[in-house]
Amino acid sequence: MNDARYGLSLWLDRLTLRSTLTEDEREAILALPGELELIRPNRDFVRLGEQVSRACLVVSGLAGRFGQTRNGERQMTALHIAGDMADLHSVVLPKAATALQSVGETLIYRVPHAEIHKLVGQSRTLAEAFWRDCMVDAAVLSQWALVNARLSAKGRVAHLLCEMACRFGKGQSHDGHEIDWPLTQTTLGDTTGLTPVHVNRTLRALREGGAAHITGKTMRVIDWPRLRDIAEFDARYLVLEKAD
Amino acid sequence: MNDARYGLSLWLDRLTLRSTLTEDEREAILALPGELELIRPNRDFVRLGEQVSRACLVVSGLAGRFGQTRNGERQMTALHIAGDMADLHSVVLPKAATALQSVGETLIYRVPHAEIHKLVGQSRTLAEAFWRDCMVDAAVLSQWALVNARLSAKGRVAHLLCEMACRFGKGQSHDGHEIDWPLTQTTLGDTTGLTPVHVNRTLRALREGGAAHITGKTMRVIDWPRLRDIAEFDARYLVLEKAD
DNA sequence: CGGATCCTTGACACATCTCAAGACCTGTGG
DNA sequence: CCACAGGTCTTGAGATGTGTCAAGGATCCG
Repeated sequence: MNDARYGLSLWLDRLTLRSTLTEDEREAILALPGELELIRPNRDFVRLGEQVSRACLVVSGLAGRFGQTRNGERQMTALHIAGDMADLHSVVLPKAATALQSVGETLIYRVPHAEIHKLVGQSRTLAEAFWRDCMVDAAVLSQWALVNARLSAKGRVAHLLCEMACRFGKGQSHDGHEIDWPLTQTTLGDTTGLTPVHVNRTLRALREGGAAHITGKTMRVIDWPRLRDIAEFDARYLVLEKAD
Repeated sequence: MNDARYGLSLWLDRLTLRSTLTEDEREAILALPGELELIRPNRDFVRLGEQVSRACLVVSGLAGRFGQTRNGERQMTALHIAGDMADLHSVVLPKAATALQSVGETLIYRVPHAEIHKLVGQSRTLAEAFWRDCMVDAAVLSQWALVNARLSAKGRVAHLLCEMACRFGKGQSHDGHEIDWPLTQTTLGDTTGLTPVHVNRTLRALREGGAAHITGKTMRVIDWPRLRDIAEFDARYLVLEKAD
């Protein structure tokens, strides 16, 4: 299977996690045309204010959505893993109010808005599935807003670790499980609203408290209940299973 | 004109600001059935985790969407003014991941999801308009995440003043204009992630700096360029005019 | 082997929080 | 009309979590 179709199948999995699609609709998703592009680490590949005409699917790696202050400080407003259509909202709001950067080397697949529009026209179910997926992203952001504004540094970092463990891991128990971790401490800071220096101290505290351990390019949850408690984490906002 | 239809017409104005609708579609919006409910100040009228079956349109007053930490601290993730469908996302995600409270006395109009679903089925343009409006809310939240994480207390408060001035005011020049201000300093703190005490000190600084003045139930922008500068404010994220 | 990037740690500064008390305002019941 | 209660605003003094600045160590890659 080629990379494009593999990426699309990941996205399809994500969509069917939350919406029920017919065979035709699934096929239509998998047949979406587009272009692959390999982005080197820490490159901005969608700029602020740009008029966007294609949506970016993350095939592998990690993409961050961010805003920026006048003096260049960044704040992540989303982290998109493989299978996420990072940019889906640009279909209805093509003027990018927010930019995208790669975190580590990232392979993306750019799908023209026109193609997605075509699907929206053909199937109301798909239209709703796209809308719903965008709203899950918004719910995640809403949770970040809460956590970053109200929890201590330890809570914020722990929360991000919990979230990523849930999104990366496919539902295994978390304890002791190693997962790939492309985030540098600087990126962690951009996400949690902390300085890299303080992220470092906070990670040390989590390590010494026996909650979680980040080494090199992997993250390992040592004590899930403890980490979860520090983060006040409750995975329901991620909507990782279909509602009834 | 009765309150319900008036509220719907405000919402219609909001929608047509960003999407182009036909006469039939406009009429369909204005004909939406529902129930009016007057909410007393500081009441929660949608609770966390609740299974929602009707969306809440704010007819008058102000509604806040918020999340809550374990020890009860609140963080606003949206403030909805008259004409906002505060809850539109609940049509595709009926399990409330976030709660709603009134800020000051608020009149809401509850519209059954089924009715909105019917419109989505009838018109792809409306479906897209709803999706688009939800994405504008998300863009606002994204801006809040940036501001609350990266700006000083003064910047955060100033930013909220700017935003509200733009959303309340219908595009007049801002200087010296008085606008209704139902937000208490506590609510301001819940929104900006500050304690009420520090909000108070920050408002004093803004007043003494000749930027803006809040008295009793009104807010007055004294020096718009200065306020805008303190807040690093750029109204484009609000999408108050149709994109091209 | 050299350079870039990332991580680690320490000492100190400061923005914001916490705690506490009092003033003001508004609606209510006697 | 007054007294009171509850909510809001205001201000002060001191505590603390996180930022800033600075330097050195680790790791990776060409």
